Amino acid sequence: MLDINLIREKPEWVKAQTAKRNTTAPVDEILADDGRRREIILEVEELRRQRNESSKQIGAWMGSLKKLEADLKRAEAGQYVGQELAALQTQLNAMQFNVDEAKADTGRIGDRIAELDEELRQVEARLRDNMLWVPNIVQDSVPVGPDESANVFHPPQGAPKPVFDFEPKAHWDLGPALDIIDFERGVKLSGSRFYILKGMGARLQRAVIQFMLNYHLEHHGYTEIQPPYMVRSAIFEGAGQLPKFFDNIYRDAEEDFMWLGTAEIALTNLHRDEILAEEMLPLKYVSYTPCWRREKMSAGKDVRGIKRGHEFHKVEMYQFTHPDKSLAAHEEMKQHALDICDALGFHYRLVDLATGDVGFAMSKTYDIEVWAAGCGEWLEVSSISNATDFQARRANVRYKPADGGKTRFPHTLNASGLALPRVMIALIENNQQADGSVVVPEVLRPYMGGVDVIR
RNA sequence: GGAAGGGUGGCCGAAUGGUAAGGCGCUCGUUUGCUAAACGGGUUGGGUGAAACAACCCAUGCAGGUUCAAUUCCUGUCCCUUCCGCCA
Repeated sequence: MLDINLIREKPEWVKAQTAKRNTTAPVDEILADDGRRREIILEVEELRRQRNESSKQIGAWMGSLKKLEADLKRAEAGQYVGQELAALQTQLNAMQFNVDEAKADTGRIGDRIAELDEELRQVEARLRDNMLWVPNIVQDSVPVGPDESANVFHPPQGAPKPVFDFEPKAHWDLGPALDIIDFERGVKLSGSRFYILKGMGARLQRAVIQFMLNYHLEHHGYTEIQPPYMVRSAIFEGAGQLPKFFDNIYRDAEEDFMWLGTAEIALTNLHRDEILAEEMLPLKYVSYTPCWRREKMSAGKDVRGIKRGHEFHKVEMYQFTHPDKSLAAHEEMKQHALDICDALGFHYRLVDLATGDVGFAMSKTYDIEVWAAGCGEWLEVSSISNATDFQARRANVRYKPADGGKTRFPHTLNASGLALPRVMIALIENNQQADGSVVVPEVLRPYMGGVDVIR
């Protein structure tokens, strides 16, 4: 969610920024509702003030009234003469009248407040709803273009492109042949887009997970988090996944649980509704989780092999940073992901996503694609994004500046580090030998009990 | 799954319908050979407003309701604790 002040102060600029994403946002509606909202608040607060005052007065009168009643009772018991009794009765009547009048008046104020509150509720609901449709502002360094066709591809880097003196096979042939991927039994258990990793295949994936986690912990200074894999729907809202991606989320039919589509959802909300001390920043988390996605938007796409499943595994990096530090942190996280690619010996390329392709909540995104020699594709293994304060505002994560100023929103960044199925594809396809065996990269062997070749 | 109790500031904790005590911690000041102590002040978040300071409004887990007025009464809901049952 954007800062409403930005829209108030620079509506035309926000519209222009949104247009760069090849989309539109209801800026004018927001301005109108925001203005009306402030009018109502002004009036309703004045009315509340009046009601508070008047209620206080009634309270005081009620006290006097009780005292008068007590006096009257004693008088009736014969302790006062008739004249005094009458005077008391008059006083009491007057007081009662005052109270009744004030109650009626104040009641009318209450009715008016209720009316205005109702309108305020409507205006604010509409305002919030519209605000949710305004995407984050993209950074100036993001290449401008309507869609992914404008993405900027950098020259390949990393290890040289693997070359073979035989025809390299795709993982969907190599895997079953080595008996490390079993597509048929995966489908038997769970249907299409499911597979089984078996034997050295299972161990290889476990090795990669361990390796990546340890690398981020030991070399990049992250703290490991094992979050719940099923969370409440409010957590998805906080991460900006709802309502937009409702159809893509697996959820429990009876209880309010949803299964993570990425660890980012849990990590964004880790400090939900908290006020952090500035000294705590940056917070750097790394998390290994399964990820579940219905893949409704990609029905019929990438159905072959293990590239795109309903369930996959991923190591995810996440940072909460000081707003002034997020640009540097973004570059740093990109390097953290690249370090893994280098360690695993990948041939890869960096992609600067164009304004039309950068995710709704993000201000800038890099993709890393690794070359898979068998299927002959560049596979997206990581997406590295700076959400600036967009997600923090939505999840209500704030920090208190050390100088004691007003609370501010930190910036949040996320990066895959990396996505397992595509890493597995690249490892299997790029390291294959003529006999169909697969060489295990050096760095993974300690996690494989020393095994150097899967055959 | 059943039963009971509970959720109030950074922490503890009072307030049974009258407009959120008190203490601890933290912080500033005064006093003071130093420290300590004492005394005094300050000490949440959001909003409206605004040059700034005020001022005002909202917030007692959350959402509604009753009332002139709700921490207090009512309804729903979330969470925590204890006991019973079941269970890897």
